[in-house]
Amino acid sequence: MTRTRKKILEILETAETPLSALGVEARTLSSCDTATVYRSLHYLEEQGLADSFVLFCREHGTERYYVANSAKHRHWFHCEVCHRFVDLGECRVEPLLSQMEAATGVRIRSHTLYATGTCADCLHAGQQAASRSHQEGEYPRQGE
Amino acid sequence: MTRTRKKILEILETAETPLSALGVEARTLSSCDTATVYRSLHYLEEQGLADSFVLFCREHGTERYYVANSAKHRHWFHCEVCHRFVDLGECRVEPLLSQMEAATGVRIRSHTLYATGTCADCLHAGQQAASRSHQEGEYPRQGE
DNA sequence: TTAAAAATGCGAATGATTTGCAAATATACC
DNA sequence: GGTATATTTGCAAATCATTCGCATTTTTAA
Ligand SMILES: [Mn+2]
Ligand SMILES: [Mn+2]
Ligand SMILES: [Zn+2]
Ligand SMILES: [Zn+2]
Repeated sequence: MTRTRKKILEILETAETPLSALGVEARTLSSCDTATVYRSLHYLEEQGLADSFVLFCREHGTERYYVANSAKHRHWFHCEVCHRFVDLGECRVEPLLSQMEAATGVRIRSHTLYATGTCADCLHAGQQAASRSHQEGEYPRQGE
Repeated sequence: MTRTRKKILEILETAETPLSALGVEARTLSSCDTATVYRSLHYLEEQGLADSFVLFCREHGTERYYVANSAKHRHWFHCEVCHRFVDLGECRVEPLLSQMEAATGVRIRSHTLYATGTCADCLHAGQQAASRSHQEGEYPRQGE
């Protein structure tokens, strides 16, 4: 595995949340070209070292997010106000999916599950400050 | 509601599977402009008459798919070989999501769940004909 | 019917992602 | 090591779904 790919894998492994390709590029301090970041992410996913899912949100449009495959497979929540990801814990839909497989005859290779809404912080802030950050169009750029 | 929007809603309501914007446009027999189709789909979704999710697949890249909101909320399987959608039945993850809400303090407004893999037909065909259709690059264009 | 508001068509942006190609780097073999 | 071959990378140009601007047409309200 090349130096570049190792670095990108490490970025995913140390990230606390899913990262977009541009989020990854930012974390390389732009030492890698955008095309290389995309190609490396594809490589890592092919090798089974990373997973990805596409998510749509008003603020960021449609983007693909990547996570390292080192930890157990988990699912994520995306806050529509502050645009941060919240960990929803390890996957618990496998049993359901197995039932669906049995009922329909399909062979499931992978699944995508995520939820969106308002995170705990934003719910709380919203009570007092009527979503200040959203109106000001200012919010932390986590989950880039 | 305008004539155009009614027609598009009807297309979604009579579709057996999720449709992409271009799939919808094709079913209007291109009587509506692409931009209008997108704007109408946004409108229908805002009104709660339609739902959508983004799905990535090798063959079609990243696309957003729409379903009418008239029937009960369900989940879908996308075949990586023939690219057809298979109905996985009514949503059964609500209880899990409620638990996640309680555990994390987030307020879930919507969720996305779908699975990908090989459908029953393609599994069967694969046994004899080593995925003939895939190698020939020829497959039914359902789920456009 | 008429005026004002909202929706549509068409063509030109957008923005994430991909691709071609030459230069740089890694791998295989001596 | 040193060299030949296979891969990967950077940069710039191309894709492709989706969005936007604006003039024209349709809807809605009066
Ligand atoms: Mn977001
Ligand atoms: Mn497909
Ligand atoms: Zn939040
Ligand atoms: Zn199939």
